[in-house]
Amino acid sequence: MSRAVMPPDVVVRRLPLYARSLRYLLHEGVLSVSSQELGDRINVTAAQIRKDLSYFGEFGKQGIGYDVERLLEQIDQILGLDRSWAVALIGAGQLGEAIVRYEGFRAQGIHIAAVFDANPDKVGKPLGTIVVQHSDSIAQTISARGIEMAIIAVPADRAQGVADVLINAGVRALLSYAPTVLQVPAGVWVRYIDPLSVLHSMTFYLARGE
Amino acid sequence: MSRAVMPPDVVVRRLPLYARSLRYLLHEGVLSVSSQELGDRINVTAAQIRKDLSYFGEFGKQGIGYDVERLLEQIDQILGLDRSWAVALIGAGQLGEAIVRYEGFRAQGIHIAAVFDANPDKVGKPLGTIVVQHSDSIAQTISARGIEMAIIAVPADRAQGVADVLINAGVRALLSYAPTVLQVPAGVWVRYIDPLSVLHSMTFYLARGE
DNA sequence: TAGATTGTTAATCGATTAACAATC
DNA sequence: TAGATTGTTAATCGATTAACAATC
Repeated sequence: MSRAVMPPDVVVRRLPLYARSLRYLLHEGVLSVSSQELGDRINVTAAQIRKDLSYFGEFGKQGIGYDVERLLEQIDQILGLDRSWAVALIGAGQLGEAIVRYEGFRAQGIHIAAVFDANPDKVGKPLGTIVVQHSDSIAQTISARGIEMAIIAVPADRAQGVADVLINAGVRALLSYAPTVLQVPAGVWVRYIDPLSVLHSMTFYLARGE
Repeated sequence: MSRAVMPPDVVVRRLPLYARSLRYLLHEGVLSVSSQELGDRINVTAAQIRKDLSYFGEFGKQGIGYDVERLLEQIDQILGLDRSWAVALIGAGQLGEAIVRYEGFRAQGIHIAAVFDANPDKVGKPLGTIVVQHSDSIAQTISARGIEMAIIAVPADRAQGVADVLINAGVRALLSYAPTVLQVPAGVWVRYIDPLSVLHSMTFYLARGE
């Protein structure tokens, strides 16, 4: 369990799923869980869970399994969720509004700290509990407040420009809802939410009767 | 290029990205593109694009590249996007509303054909251009209209129940926004939109300074 | 023709799974 | 103690990349 080895990204992406499932188990009052039981819940093999966790340390007990509360705490800590991260939202349209109001985002380690839009009609008005600022002030606000994460919810043709400004201001992780691939320098993380592509990859199978 | 070999799912998932990039190229008036040029746009290697396409046939010309319009047509056809797919949306809350109104969904091969909600206050009222039906009528409507795809936008604790009803009524592809892993029988496709997990997998890197 | 780029094969790389000694 | 389950190693599987003959 040499903690020096950087875990593959595919492993890091699974950790939040483990954490979520453990959170449900905790709510259900389950105290202990085996890799097999946890795997059954989220359709992952027991071996994979144990292997994944082994990148970060030893968390279980032979013959017993894992203490739900303790493992959850450990994973949250590994993911950096023992603190809260300020996230900027760019785009206060229909989508941005849904994101702000979506309660899920108010949970675990994430909070939307600033909202920006280029439309003067939106600027100065509250979206949920946050007053929308003009996009011209992105750089200044992000820098001043040391915000490191941002959600991009602007049209595709504006996404790259917004990303450039954000990165320049110090943002190091982007979640983009815009249907375009962003070019970013090394050291900046980008992930996409792309429901249309996901649907399109399923029509493939339906079109040929599975 | 034996078309008999089923392409890996990871390849199928990339096809929509190729199609989208080609669509942008088409709008830009670009007539021909090489695997290298296409790859540069979407951060994929040229070899991967050529290999991916080879699962489905031969679409390029040596020394030249690919005809943008023709390749786009071919990929759309492979993905089953030469027709339009009726999709049911379950959940007419904040999220469901954003999904209905999101113009992206009105494009390429997908249209939302029915919306359901369990809240009597929402039933009978229009969401965008569609009148919300009660969740009790999911099975009947889906069966009667032969709908094969559905988007789940209900709270986590209702998602599995909704999935069960949908699958029973003949749905074979689910896109779920609910933060829970669904159990489905073989032959049913499920994909997830999970922005919170995505953010959580990036805090991992930020927390340790990349 | 010379230059460019495909489609495909083989080599490499990486991720998943199986197996089992250690041990609770 | 006997049974269960971990953490880890080795084997397997699958995906990506490199290389190049074919050919436009």
